[in-house]
Amino acid sequence: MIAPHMTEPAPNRPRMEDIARLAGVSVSTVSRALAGSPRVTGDTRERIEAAVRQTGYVVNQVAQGLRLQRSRQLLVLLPTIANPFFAEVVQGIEEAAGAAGYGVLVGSTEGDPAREAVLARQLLTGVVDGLVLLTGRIPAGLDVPSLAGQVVAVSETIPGADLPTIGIDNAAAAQTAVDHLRGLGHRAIAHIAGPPGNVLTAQRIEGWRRATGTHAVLAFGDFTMASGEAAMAELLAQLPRPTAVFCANDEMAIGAIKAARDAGLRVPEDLSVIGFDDISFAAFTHPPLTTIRQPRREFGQAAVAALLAGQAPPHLAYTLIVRASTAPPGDDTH
Amino acid sequence: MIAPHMTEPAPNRPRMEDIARLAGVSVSTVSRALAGSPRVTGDTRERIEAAVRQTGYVVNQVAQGLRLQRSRQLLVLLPTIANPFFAEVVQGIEEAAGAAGYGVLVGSTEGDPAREAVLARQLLTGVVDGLVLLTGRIPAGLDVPSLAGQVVAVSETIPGADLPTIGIDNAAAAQTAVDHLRGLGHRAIAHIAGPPGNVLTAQRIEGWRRATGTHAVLAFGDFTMASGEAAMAELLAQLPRPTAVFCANDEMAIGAIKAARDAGLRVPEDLSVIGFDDISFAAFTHPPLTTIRQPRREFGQAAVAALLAGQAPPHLAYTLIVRASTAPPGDDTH
DNA sequence: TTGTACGCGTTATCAT
DNA sequence: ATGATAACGCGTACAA
Repeated sequence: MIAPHMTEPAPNRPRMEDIARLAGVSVSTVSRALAGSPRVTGDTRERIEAAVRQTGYVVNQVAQGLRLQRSRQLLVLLPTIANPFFAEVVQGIEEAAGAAGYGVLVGSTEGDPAREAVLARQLLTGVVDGLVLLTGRIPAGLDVPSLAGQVVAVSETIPGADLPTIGIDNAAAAQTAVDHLRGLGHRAIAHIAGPPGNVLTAQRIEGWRRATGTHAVLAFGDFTMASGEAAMAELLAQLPRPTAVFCANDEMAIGAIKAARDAGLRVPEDLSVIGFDDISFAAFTHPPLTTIRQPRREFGQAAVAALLAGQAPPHLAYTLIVRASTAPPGDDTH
Repeated sequence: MIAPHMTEPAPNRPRMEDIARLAGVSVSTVSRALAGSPRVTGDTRERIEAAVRQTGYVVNQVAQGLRLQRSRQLLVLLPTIANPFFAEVVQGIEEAAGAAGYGVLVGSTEGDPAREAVLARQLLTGVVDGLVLLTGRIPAGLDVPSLAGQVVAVSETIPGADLPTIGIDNAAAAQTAVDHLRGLGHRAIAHIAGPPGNVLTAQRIEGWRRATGTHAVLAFGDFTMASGEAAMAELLAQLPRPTAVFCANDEMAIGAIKAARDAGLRVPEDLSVIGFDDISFAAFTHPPLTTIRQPRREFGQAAVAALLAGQAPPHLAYTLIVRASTAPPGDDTH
């Protein structure tokens, strides 16, 4: 089946000039009327509004953007739309931006630096007024110092970049997670970390080390469920076997639980598992996942505040959410 | 902390005129050189390229868009970025669009018609060249007939709209799911449907009915895990209790499994559960979820093909993925 | 209160 | 091979 398609010339849309002719006024009057200027008479305004309704006219945002040198659009850059962690951050951004009269567009980079650069160019180029980075790094070709106030980082601090950054104290949160396990009596507490080189990875390892000492064992994943499963299998092969594991995000924790079960272990009786983020799926695992909640919606709201008002808050508050995947070691009362 | 922010005037970016002056040529020549025209001498071209590197110049896409009357951007509209189902569709779109030289922006509508309308206006207004609708409805203010070839629907057919549509045969797929349960020996097969009024809901109910007859029981959810949990609790209160349940998506199936377990039932020994979509979490539930896989990446690719070439394929192929959440009724061998 | 004229940054046409 | 000029659609300073 062949149909008309996008590459054909678009039908001619009405311009402001058409409205002006229909209403019997000049384009400047139409422009003023549409902008809500008080300097336009009841009668003239009504004729203009009638013409707009009749034609279905909407202003051309491209021309308007060129003239005003701003678009009232924000662009959110994230590594992958597939990670539910980002969803609620975006919702927070949309709420706050919408309230301030800004639209929100999302760009998924799939970890591809080239795609990042192309999307970031949208900022340089006037398509969007501000950029929210959830990617943990500065897109190539972006000169941050000269873009002060137009870019903000969320969740991950970007090393070496002097950017307003929204997030929690990741090391402290990791320490809180491990302290919860220690409070239950665990001493052999392993860690499934994010990918090496990632800032969050380092911060969460740091907190885990502070709470456990240096003799505990560690495996690296890449924040996916499959990588968590593989890392857990690896840890279980080591002796002495850990009685608890702290995972750097919930998805890896979900993978870890699967690996433990496949190895014949019960969670939490034989192995306690704690995650990080509190994504929506965490409450529906079996057993439900103990985790650290990040205030994702607030992340988004704070990011917009930083962009619009230059207000960068200190660390936001995290919360330990205790569910059923953690218990004292060797606990058979479950 | 107060810092410079977005609402302040942006620093002046270099324009094509600046490059022209630096290279000692006219703007037309710069434009041609940047467009890769063969009509530009080696020496001139080199001076221009040097000036571009030196200044970090990038073309202003807004001005370019105004002049060319196209942006080489696609906009994907989806109900919520929080549903992992959409993620892989977007990835497919990005792949295919990128290969054709188009960028992809995503707009999350949060089910809000006003937000839908605002985002859709981006199309009318020249900010994007094409629109991919994953929302199951036409945004207000969009006159589809006049936009033929610029809009395509994915996953859900939009009733009454003559749009190219990408998706599977949902009724047939639902029937396949239920037939799998019947093949295992189940006869009391309940259904947890999507929200009433939704097209997918109707199509999947239709397939379920075709396979079960009309006497089976039904509960409605809204595609969230919590709604699946509530619906399952509702179904379990009825007599005779179903031995299997077909859920209209994986997230409701995950909720259903939780409700069953909380009611003291074992899955699949006491209750078989089958989902729909095969989101990434489906392989990591306990037990792993039997489901219908939709070729989401192909959805995205096909959507771009429809936009760029006017090619709308017939239904795409779905696959039954058998995991461990389904078994013969009363099966205690697991 | 309303209209005229210019400029936002780019590309295409035409002339050289 | 390169330059001058008009036009894309809109907002606003200025004039009336």
